[in-house]
Amino acid sequence: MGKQVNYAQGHNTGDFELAREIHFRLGDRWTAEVAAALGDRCMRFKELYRSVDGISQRMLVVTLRHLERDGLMTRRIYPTVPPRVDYERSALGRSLKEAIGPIARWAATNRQKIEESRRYFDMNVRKAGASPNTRQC
Amino acid sequence: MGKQVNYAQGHNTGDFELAREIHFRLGDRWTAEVAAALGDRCMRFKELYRSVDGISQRMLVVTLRHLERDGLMTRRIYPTVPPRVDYERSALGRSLKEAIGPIARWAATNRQKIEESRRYFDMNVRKAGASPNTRQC
DNA sequence: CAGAATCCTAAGTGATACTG
DNA sequence: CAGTATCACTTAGGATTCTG
Repeated sequence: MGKQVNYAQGHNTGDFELAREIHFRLGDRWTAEVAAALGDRCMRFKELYRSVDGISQRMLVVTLRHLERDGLMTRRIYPTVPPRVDYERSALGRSLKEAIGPIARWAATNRQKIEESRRYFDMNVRKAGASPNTRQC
Repeated sequence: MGKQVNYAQGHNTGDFELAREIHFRLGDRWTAEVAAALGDRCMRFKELYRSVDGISQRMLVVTLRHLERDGLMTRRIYPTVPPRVDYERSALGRSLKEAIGPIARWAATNRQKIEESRRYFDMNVRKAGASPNTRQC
C-alpha cells in the first residue's frame, strides 16, 4: 500500500471522510467478523478461533491486537500453565457496535440491489457507455 | 491476499458481519473519500480529481468503477470531443450516505480516545501483559 | 493454550507514459 | 478530457513450523 496519507485541508469534508479519517479498520478482512464473534461475553482465544470461520491463527492474533490497541476490547492474561487469555469487549467497543447498526442494516437491506447492479455491470461491461444521453446535468 | 472467502453457516452472525458480508468497499483506501467528494451534485472527472487530495488518476478511475458497479453512482458519457463524463450519486448512494452518519459521528467523537489508546498501547507494548488479574470472568 | 516466527503469494496502490 | 497500459513496490493475509 502507499505510504503518504495526506489527510489535510477542509474541502470535501463529509460523513464519509470522517469515518475514514479515524482509520478504525472495519475495512480490513477480519476486524468486523472478529468483533462480531466476540459478542457480549468474554471469550478465550481458542473459542474465538473456532467461532470465526475461515480465519487463520495468525490473522486472529493480528486482528485482536488491533482491536486491543484501539481500545475496543480488553485482553486479560492469567499466568497459569497452560496459559489462559480472556478477551472482552470494552465500553468503547460496545458503543461502536451501536454505531454500526444503521450501516449494517443498510447493507442487509440493499445487498440484493448491489449484487444485481454488479451482475448487470459485469454482463454489459459498459460496452456502449450507458445510454448516450444528450441532456447534461 | 487470500483466495477462499468462506462465508457460510449461521453462527457468529451479527451486525458487524452483515456489514462485511456485502463487501461494499468503504474499507479500501479511496472509496469513502471519493464518495464524499462526489457530494450531492454531479461532477466531471477532472473536477473529482482535483477534489480528492492525493489520489492518482488511476485510483480515481478504479474507485469510480467500483462505485458504479455497485450502483452507488451513475456515469454518463457524452460522445463529444473532447469527451465529457458526468458522475452523479444514485439513490442508493444517497441512502448509503444516510446510513454512514452514525458511524461517522462515532468516529468523530471517539477519535481522541482511540488515538490515546493507541499511544498507550504503543508505549507500554504490553510488556507485562497488563495487570495480572486473578479474577476470571 | 495461546501465541511468535518465517516464508510466500497476490491484491492494492503509485508513478509514468501513452491515446481516442 | 478522460481515460488505458505497464511496471514496480508495499502490504494483507495464508500456510506452516516452533515455543513458553
